[in-house]
Amino acid sequence: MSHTPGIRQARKQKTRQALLDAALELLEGQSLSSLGLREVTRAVGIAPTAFYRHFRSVEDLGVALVEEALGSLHPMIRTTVSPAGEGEERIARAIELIAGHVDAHPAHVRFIARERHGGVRPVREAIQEQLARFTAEVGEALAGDAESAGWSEEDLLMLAQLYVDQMLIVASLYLEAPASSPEARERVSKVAARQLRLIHVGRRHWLDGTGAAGGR
Amino acid sequence: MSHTPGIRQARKQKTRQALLDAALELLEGQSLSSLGLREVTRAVGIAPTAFYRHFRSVEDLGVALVEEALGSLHPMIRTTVSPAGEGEERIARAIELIAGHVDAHPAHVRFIARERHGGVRPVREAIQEQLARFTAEVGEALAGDAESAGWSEEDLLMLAQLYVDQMLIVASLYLEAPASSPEARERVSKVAARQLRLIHVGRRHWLDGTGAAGGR
DNA sequence: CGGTTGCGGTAACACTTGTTCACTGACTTC
DNA sequence: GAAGTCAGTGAACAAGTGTTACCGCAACCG
Repeated sequence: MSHTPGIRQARKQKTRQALLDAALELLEGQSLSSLGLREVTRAVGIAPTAFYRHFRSVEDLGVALVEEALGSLHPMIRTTVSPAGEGEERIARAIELIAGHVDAHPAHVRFIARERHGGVRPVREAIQEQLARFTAEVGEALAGDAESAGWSEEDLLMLAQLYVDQMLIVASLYLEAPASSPEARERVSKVAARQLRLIHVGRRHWLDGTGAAGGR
Repeated sequence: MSHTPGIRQARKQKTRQALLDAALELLEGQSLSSLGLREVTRAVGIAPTAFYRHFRSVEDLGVALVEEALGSLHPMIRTTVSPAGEGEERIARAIELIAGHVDAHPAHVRFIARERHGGVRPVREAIQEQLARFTAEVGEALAGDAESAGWSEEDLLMLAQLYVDQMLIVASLYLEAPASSPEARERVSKVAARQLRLIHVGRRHWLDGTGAAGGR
């Protein structure tokens, strides 16, 4: 009926999203710690003071950006790391996934890579928290894998951490590769595949000297 | 021959160094792209305009900082990676080296980790260049290693890259570990050692399936 | 319908910023 | 010892910054 609890909140969400988008674009050429509140509102086309209706500060906006960039990635991870398959094939799939994600959301990836060690504490911590969740999830996924039989919890987590860090490295390599040059991207893919393969080989022989005769 | 060795140039170098030191300290809490020229001169205690006698801009100072932080590290790498020894021992030595370096120059390490993907292009490129030199050097060191017999140039470089990236990851982990808590540092050391060990295992079995019977 | 909520706008505040210019005065050179 | 170099000064500039208080007006609720 006449009850429309939506139209107002919808407008608010819209300009909030506009702020996030504008900030993300501005952040392609600078770090968050130098991004100005006025700069963002100017890009959106609203008054500086309207900013406070959505975020307490630029830091706050940064934390929201972290959520936007990384929050929706968890299911993606689970559904890609979990399914079994021949090692080589899983590697190719993971790399393809990363490349596709960087292509689809380059600004988000750049933002994360930049602010992971950046100058704004709350943002840094938000990223670390999300990455910690990733490693935990990857660790769980690895635990349910046949090749992880006999692995200690500790070792599984260190391997997961290795994988997560490697993901980020590969993603930022794709960022640096000029988007126009397919051969540069191909080079990145090749090196990344080899590195993952080497890690995989290490994983297969990890328990070799511990008395446990490696299965099959 | 010149008459005076240069009490004047010495003074200049001194304030130049003071500028670098002050900037580095200020950069512990923010990124380079938000560091102001006046902020630095204020910290040193000189007039803002005097800054231009030493650097064209803050970017320029940043590039100089990269040189200061990474330039002197090349010999250190060579003398630590090259000498042979049992795998486990080399790993321990490498980790100890990194931990010691982070302890001795935390601000430098933080600066590099932060600006590696930071918002200032010339600085980013200067860092990438130095890191590329590192990988090349590590690659050469690896080439002269008995365990690298039969390895292609390409594979050696990808392994070197893996090691260099791992170094940086470990360094930044030490940074994040509270300096006051030895058990946190110990945890970092343990995980780092395991990761390097896993990479090492992968390295030993890298050529297993290629027909070359990797025997000693 | 009348009253309240709340997004966005305007004006102003007290600073801070990079850069210029002409200058001083200790060191350097002839 | 005179002449010149040049690190550092001080004032002034045109912008830029975050933040406050207040207003208007459309959307909401009873």
